[in-house]
Parts: sequence; C-alpha cells; structure tokens
Amino acid sequence: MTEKDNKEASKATVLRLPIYLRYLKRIQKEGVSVISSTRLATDISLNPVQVRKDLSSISSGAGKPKVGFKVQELIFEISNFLGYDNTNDAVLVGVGRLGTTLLNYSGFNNYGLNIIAGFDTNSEVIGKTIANKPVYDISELPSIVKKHSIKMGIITVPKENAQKICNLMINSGIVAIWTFSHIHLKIPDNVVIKYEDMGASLALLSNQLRTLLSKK
Amino acid sequence: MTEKDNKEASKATVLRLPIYLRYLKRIQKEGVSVISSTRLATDISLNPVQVRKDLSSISSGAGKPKVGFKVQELIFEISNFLGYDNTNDAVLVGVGRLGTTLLNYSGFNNYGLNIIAGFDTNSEVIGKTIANKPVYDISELPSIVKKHSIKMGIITVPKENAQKICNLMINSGIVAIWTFSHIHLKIPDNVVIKYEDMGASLALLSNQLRTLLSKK
DNA sequence: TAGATTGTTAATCGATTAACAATC
DNA sequence: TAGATTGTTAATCGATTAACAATC
Repeated sequence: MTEKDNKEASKATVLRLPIYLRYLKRIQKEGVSVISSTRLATDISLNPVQVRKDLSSISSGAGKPKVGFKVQELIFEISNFLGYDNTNDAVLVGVGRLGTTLLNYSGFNNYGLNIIAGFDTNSEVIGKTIANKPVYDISELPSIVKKHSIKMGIITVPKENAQKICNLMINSGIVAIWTFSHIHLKIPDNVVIKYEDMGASLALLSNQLRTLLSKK
Repeated sequence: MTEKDNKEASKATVLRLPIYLRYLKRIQKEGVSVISSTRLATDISLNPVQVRKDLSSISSGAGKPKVGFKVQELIFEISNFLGYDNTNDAVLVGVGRLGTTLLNYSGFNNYGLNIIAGFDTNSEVIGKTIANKPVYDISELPSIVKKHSIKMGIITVPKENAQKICNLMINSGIVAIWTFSHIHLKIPDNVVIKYEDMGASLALLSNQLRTLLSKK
C-alpha cells in the first residue's frame, strides 16, 4: 500500500511534524547533532513511542539504538515530507487587519508558504505594497492565479463575503483554501479546506480553565 | 459521575461547540427559531448523530422529535457551557504586529474573552492605547494581574522570550495561557496551556494539497 | 558485553458512526 | 395515524500507549 518516497501519515501525525521540526531546528542551532526519541519526547511533553511511530511513518532513515536520530537527517526528512522545500505559492484575499498581519508575517517561509499577492476591493489598500507583496483589485485575481498556476488561497474577508471569494478562487483554479472567516464554506469534493478557528481554541482553553478553577 | 449544571464534554465536542454557536446565531438572525440536528449537521458538513450527541452532552433541554431544537435555547445553553456569559479577563504580552491585531480584534467578545491590557518592553508602544486597551511596561504586569485577579494570559512575544514571560505570568497568578510563540513552554501541573499553531494547520493543508495533486 | 534505545505488535483508549427503539 | 426526528446503545474506526524483542 505505502510506496517509497510517498508515505502516508495520519492527520494527528502531520499536526505534530511541524513541532518536531521547530524543535530539531532549535537544537541544531545549539550544536546538537544527535537526539533520542526519548529526549525529544520529554522536551515537548509527548510520548516517546508516539514520536518514534511518527518519525518511522515518514522517514526512511532509521534511528540507531543507544544513540538516537541524526538531527540533520530528520530535519531534511520532515521538511521534505511536509513539502517545505518546494514552496507553495498562495494569494490572500482581504487586506484588513488580519490580512495585513499575515502578509507581513515572514515566518511562513519556514512552512514553505509564499504569499505572492494580496487582493481587496478597498481602493485605499489597492496599489499598496505590503512586505514587498502587491495588493491588487479583486477583479485581477483570476488572471494572476492562472498565470502563476497558484493552488492555494487564503481568505481573510468578513464572513458575509467569504463564500463569494471562495467561489471566485475555486473558479480561478485554486484547490486548497485556508480560511480565517468564521463561516462554513461550500466547496466541491476536489478542493481541500482548512478552517483556522481561534474561537475553537479559545473555547477549549477557557473550558479547561473553568474545570481547573472549579476543582479548587 | 456527571452532575447537573456541571456537565463534561469531550475535547472534540468542545472544539465543535463554537461552530454550532456561530451557525445558530446566524440562522437566528435570519429568523429561524427551530432547527433539526439533521439540518444543522448537513449545513456544516457533520454527522447528525454527532451533533445530537454533542448537544445532549452539554444541554439539559431536549429536542423534540419531528421538530428539532429551539435555536434560542441552544444558543443559551452553549454560551453558558462555554462560559461566554461570564467573561474571562485576560492580559496580552507582546504588542508587536500579531499582538496589535489581537488587541484590535473585536470578535473576542463573542467568545467571552476580554483583553484588558497589553504589555511590552518597547518604549515606542508603552503608553499607547490600542482599541481602548492601554499598553503598559511589562514590569507592571504582576500588580495589574493581581489587582484584577486575572486568570488568563496571551503570549505574542518572540519565542526567545516566551518562557520568561510565561514564568512571569504564572508567578503573578495566571493559570491559563494562550501562546502564539512557537515554542514548547514548561509549566506546572496546575496551569493549562493552549498552543496556537498556524504552522501545524498549514502543514495539514499543504499535505492534503499534495495528496490531492498527486492523485490527478 | 550490558544496557539504552529503537521499531513493531498487541492492548487500550477515545471518538465517530451505525442501528434502532421511543416519541411528538 | 404515519413518519420525521430524537436519544442511546452497540459496533467501528482511528489514535495512543504498553509490552517486548532486536540491536548498536
């Protein structure tokens, strides 16, 4: 089932990989070249078996008993698996506060994401350049997406307009959508979507907080 | 085990509740007063049984066969369960781009979160007021947190400083931490933490995108 | 060699979904 | 009444963890 160089990983695993990667990059900087799964797991509060399973599910290189894993190698394998090497170009629609923050955020490079332009309907931002990224009128989206064969779109518009923008993106050829608008979007089967929902995160945290406080 | 008015809900359920809530508020605005779990589930691409289980796990009021659930009632019950009624005051440390965006974001009210102040070490932002929230010198954090009995802290500082800020918060009496810094923080057992990790989200999405593209 | 660490199989845990009786 | 919808029990699925043999 699983072919070489095209391994599958569970959703839960994929969510942990960037955490491993960040950790590995950090210790590499500190001069560490070999790490045991036990140590790695302890340092990020995870189960060592889980770490080993995650690593073995994506990596062909193996760890050495008694020694551990080569940091360099793991960084390479994880980056590779996550596709951080061959960058994803993306467009962002909705250059408001959040959109501007995302355009400005330089850390996305580390995740293989490259936002090439922003789009909006507001003439006050159209024509501006934010962190070297031009802001175009939304009407130019289809041609630019097609021209650069862009597959990923980021939605940071008010929720009332999110579905409209989503449709526009899909019609222009985008097949992966990352949305920060708090509304469920209707999409065809062949499009993938990820809802970024800080409200849900916050709900979980405040729920835990309540449980914590009520225990006292 | 489960007492009245103090129900427990699984982590997965808690993460879905804000989604239900948003949906319910939207349809209420549109004049809908009764909704079936079937319909709700379809509209947000979930399984109806799951929705009913989630609702029954937090709500004492029941749905009526053939009719459905009262929208008003559900909104009340979910808000209540999530604690969106009795607001959580919070402080935010790190008034950079992301911190500023969060201070400006008005939507947190809907989640029962009220950021009362920002803190930083940068004299350029100290003394400013962002969206009616004062920005103080970090040295004032302990006294303000104690004075207002604040339980929640938001960390938006560079990762190098995150642990230091985390410690300061905990020493000042904060027991729930929401961090946007991409680093694992060491905390005592009686503190809850939620890592907001856009990198992980992005990893999942680009992984799905790759799978999608390779299938074609 | 001895023992720390790996990789994997089996057991457990938790969450989702299928099946179905109850009921408005 | 008939049938749509609820609430719950049982079955399934997926992810985590425990147990342990392999090995450097």
